[in-house]
Amino acid sequence: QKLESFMDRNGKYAGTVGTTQCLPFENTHSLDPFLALLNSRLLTWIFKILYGSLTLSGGYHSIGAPQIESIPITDEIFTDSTENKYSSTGIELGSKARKLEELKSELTKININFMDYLGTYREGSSLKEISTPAENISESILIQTTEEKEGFRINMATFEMDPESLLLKISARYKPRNKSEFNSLDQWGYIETDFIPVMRFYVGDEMKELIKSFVPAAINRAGGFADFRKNATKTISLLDRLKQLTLPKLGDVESGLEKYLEQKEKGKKLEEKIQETDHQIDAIVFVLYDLSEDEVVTILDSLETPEDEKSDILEKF
DNA sequence: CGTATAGCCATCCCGATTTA
DNA sequence: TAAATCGGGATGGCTATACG
Repeated sequence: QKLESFMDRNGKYAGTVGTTQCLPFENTHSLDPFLALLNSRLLTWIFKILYGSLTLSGGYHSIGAPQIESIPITDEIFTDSTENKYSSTGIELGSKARKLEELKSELTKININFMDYLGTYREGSSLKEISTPAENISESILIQTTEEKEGFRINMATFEMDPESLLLKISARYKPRNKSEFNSLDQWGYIETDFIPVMRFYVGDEMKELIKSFVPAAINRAGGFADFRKNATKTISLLDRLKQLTLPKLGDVESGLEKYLEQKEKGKKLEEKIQETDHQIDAIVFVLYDLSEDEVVTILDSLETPEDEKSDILEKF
């Protein structure tokens, strides 16, 4: 309906982009405002409605001139008197698009692969030696083996912090025997568990940071790295595997860890700025196209926008 | 669209280690 | 002591994704 309303108001779409005959611009004009528009959530959604697809990968869709031309471009990004100039909103969109490009290019320069910061080191303590078992771990499925769970393996680690201790939680994967009971099997027939508390560490701050960085990296690498494998066997449970995971000696990796955390923090801040700018653009575009809050919510839901991002965009709207 | 590639999984092999 | 299990590498299939 909204798409039709754009057409009704003007007899056709307010403007289109994509070919020289449609663009009232000299080549010297910046196309940044269009970059902002085309990457906005609203136009992504319109593309979805027009062409029934959000993904260009896989080889079945591509954007060519005909598709670009069919996307409605509001004339609000131009000044009233002449179409050859951007309005102040148009200029604002353009500068935000440029900023976004710069932030993204900065982000690609940051290496946040912890392995690259480790260097060579001597082995330190195993997780078993420095942890206490989480509550009820003996009743959790993590003590099971491939006798009970086919293809049983560790999937991912996450952490919870409180003032004294660090809690390690693990999610696992396995192939359920009774597949019909589960509706969310992946392409290999695996089901994923929730995060289950495994062990608690009462150690110094630096050690906590090492554990938080090293354990996920080790789980990612696996294959015998750090005396760790992620698959259970008929006699070795996932808990046994984790107990054996061996950390580096803190002293040997201290400076690498510090550099890594620095870069990670830098990356996090960049990502926040990127998201902030992205959401600002989205909000401006929604206003430009004269959408109501209800319509914005509908569109964001249709694009499966995460709740926190949704509320941030609405706040800016 | 066709092609290249990364990531994940399964399977096989064979020596080493553990279990019955 | 024989059988079972494990470790660790190699190979290969499959899907999703990147790219032109």
